[in-house]
Amino acid sequence: MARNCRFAVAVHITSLLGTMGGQPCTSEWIAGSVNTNPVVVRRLLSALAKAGLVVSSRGSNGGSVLARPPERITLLDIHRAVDEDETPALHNQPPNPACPVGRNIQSVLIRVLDRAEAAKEAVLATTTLAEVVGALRGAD
Amino acid sequence: MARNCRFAVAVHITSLLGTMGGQPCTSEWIAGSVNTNPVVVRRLLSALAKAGLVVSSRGSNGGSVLARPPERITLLDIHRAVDEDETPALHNQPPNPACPVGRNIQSVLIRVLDRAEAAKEAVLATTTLAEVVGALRGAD
DNA sequence: TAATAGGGAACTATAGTTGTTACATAACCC
DNA sequence: GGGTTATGTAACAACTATAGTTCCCTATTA
Repeated sequence: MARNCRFAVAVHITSLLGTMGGQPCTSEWIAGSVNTNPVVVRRLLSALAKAGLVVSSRGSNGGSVLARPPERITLLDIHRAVDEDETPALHNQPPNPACPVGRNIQSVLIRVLDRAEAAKEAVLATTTLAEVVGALRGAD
Repeated sequence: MARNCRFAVAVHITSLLGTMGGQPCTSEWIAGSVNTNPVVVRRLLSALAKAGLVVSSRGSNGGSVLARPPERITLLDIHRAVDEDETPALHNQPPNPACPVGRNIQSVLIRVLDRAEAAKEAVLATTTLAEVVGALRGAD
């Protein structure tokens, strides 16, 4: 399968918007930088718009801009916008309820996996889009 | 796709071994608790054995046991044993190198994603298999 | 009114994962 | 030694999440 790269592409897209300083970008232009299809970009822009991170407008001179300054957008905001419904990866088939381990393993796992995911999200929350844009500018 | 549940099943398997106190368990018996095929269990046992977490033996009276006490096995050990080659989820197609953002976004993303993954692993490292087994015993 | 750009449905291609069968190999017991 | 039991692993099928693509509709602006 193609791996889930929505978060990576969404950070790419919002970084582009962040570097353009309010100038609307079309999905076709963004797709040229991401190296993918404009519809893929629009799908992610749609999710970002639902989360209130970007605003899109149609017609000529249309395109997308950030809904607020990049200092006030964290990578966690972006992650939640495009991978909102991720649940902990448990068994595909329910374990055997007649076994003491099978009966309880999932609730124990959920507790640990939720803590692990929270730690990951805490890191993403400490990085703003402005910092990413700054790092991109400093990289050349 | 069927979701990756290797970690969940591997914790299930090692928890079973941990509750059996050194008594060898067959892949068929384990599969009955996990509710899957014995070959799926053997595949994971093979990965756990390569990581030095379990020891398997063939023949009658054969089966698998933990290679060391559950107090000295962390969930991070198990995670690395069965999901060893996970890399950060970046773009499937390389971004446009002619664009300043496309040229540098991946190296910036890798830095952040590696930090986020390290935070997640730190949580898994703080939980031992013995604690999981204890929680399972206390759950009924 | 024509041109431009997003919104989104519908479909295909790809690939990771599990589940399954089959068979070889090793260990144990009689 | 021969039969039994269990692992090791290759090979294959089924499933499904994801990306990529085509197509058409709608909204906006010149």
